[in-house]
Amino acid sequence: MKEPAVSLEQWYIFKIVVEQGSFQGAADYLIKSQSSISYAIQKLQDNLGVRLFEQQGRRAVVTDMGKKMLTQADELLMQAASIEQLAEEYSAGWEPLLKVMTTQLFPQPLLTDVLALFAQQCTVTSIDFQQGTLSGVTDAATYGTADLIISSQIPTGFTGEKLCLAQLSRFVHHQHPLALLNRPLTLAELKSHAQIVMSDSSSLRSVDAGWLGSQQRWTVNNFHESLSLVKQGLGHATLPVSRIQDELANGELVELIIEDHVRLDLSLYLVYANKKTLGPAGLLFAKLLKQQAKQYVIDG
Amino acid sequence: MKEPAVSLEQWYIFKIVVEQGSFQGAADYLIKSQSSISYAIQKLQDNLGVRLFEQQGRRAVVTDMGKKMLTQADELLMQAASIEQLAEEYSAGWEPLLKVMTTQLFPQPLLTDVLALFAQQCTVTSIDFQQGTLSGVTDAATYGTADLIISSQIPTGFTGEKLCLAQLSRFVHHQHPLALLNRPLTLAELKSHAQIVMSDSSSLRSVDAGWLGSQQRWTVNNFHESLSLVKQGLGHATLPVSRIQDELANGELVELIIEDHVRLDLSLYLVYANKKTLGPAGLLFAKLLKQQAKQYVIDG
DNA sequence: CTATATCATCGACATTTTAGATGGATTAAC
DNA sequence: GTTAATCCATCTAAAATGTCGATGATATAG
Repeated sequence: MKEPAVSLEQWYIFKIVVEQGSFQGAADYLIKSQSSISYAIQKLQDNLGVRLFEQQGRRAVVTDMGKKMLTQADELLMQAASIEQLAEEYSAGWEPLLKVMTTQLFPQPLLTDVLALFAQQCTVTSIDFQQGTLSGVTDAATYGTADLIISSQIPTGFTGEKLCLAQLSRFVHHQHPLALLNRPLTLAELKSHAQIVMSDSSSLRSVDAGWLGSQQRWTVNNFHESLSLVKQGLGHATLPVSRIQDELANGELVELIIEDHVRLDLSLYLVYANKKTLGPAGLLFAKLLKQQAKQYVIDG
Repeated sequence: MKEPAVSLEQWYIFKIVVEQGSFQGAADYLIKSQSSISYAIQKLQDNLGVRLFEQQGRRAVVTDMGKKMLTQADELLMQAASIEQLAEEYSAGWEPLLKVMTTQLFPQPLLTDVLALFAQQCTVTSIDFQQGTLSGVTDAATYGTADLIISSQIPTGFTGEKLCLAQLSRFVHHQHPLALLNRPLTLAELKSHAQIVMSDSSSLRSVDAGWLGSQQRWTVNNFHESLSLVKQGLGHATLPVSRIQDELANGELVELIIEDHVRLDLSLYLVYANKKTLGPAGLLFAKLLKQQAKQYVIDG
């Protein structure tokens, strides 16, 4: 791409001249001398090699070409204004990018609600959204790869606020042998069937939550894989209740009731990687998160 | 909209600096001194109130904000280039607007074919396309409201080239009494039924082609109205065969055969309002028109 | 016909941009 | 570890560019 021959200011003056209907009018509007306008338009036409105005009597009137170019120029100016607007918001402290990391336990609908609300109130900040399991999430805090972290544990040295509960329970496909028994089970019965386990996303540590020591074990590294295997009837898995509402409703999956066990309530915390340097977008996101999470607990 | 604070040149230099990876590199690329680049970026940042580069060691690296603004700036520069491209084509003689007027007898598919081909070869010229009847069309030539005219007659003093034939015939709804007779008719029989006539679009003259002097007469001013009335069984009308192919195929309309009469072949001519001042877009359009019309006659 | 308005053009002046030189800081080479 | 090279900021003088006010030509309104 080569350097533009015509400046934004020239387009701007052109626009004003057309709007005001005369060079003199534009000069008054722009608080410049008429000769300046004349000079600018002259140069604009020279640069373009196109006549934009025609002398009709004592006034200058835009040509057909001028009209067409004006509509284009208008768009150009709008876009220029929009970049400067963007800069203004950055300048006011809004960060260009907010990195958010969550556990896969985090209820999806809550997240989409927050994102929708956020988008309404902040258009300049992109959100880099990542999901990880267990220690991968907490590492994000320590290594600064995220600004906000939603995790079931607060890494040492960080402050966190309780957000909501993630209910976990064990599920199988409705045609799985364990489901067909149709009665409360013992842990021993569970162990005799394959278990699907979400492995840790962090390469540093290795914590596999909920591991029972079943005979057969399938390990996956994200929620969707886990769900997919359970749906194929390959085993039982511990899954967040909030994320399989649909499958429970249509009967595809069934919850396993285990003697003397209830659903596991895991608290999810909002952790700030660095609360002091968090910009307005981060604060807004955190505010919305807390606000919606509260509502969410009541609903679900 | 207020005047842009940042010039295109500043955005351009910004882009080149990022591309080249250094101020010095940009200076070499742009054949300017390094201090000029430094000055330009300095001013850009001042105008925006945003830091675009961060000093890392001895190099300057773009900030997150800088990256985001760069993508916007890129679009801006593209758009600026596109306007200048437009100007270049105008400058090479391509007209911004081509006014074409045609008879309503003109076959629609031929027109759309030509428009499609035209759009491929010329993006800068808009086409102002109008349809009129009879004298309205020829008036367009004399009064200069059109550059190209497609008409069944060549106005005196103008040159025209034969384009194609428009076949006219009489049609009625398939349940119309005249259709139910199912045999060749006489003109007298036609006269005893209502006729739908296309009136003249010109206010100056009044020529109603094909008027038989039927007892009842419906007058409309465009083809679509006429067709609509015929479809409602309100009478018979003279219509261009090429534009009611669908209705004939599905049996909705039927052609009236009249003793000793055949379909009326009307020649359509391409008339130049002013062949000397016609620009390349006009010539291209005319060329495509003639080329496609030739093909069309063979097909239909 | 006269007064007024519009735009082009010209020379003087003001502002902005540029180049070249210098210096500080960092990295690469030896 | 010393030296050389690279990079960017800053300064000043010169060049380029934009601005102003005046003047003139032409067209419109009264």
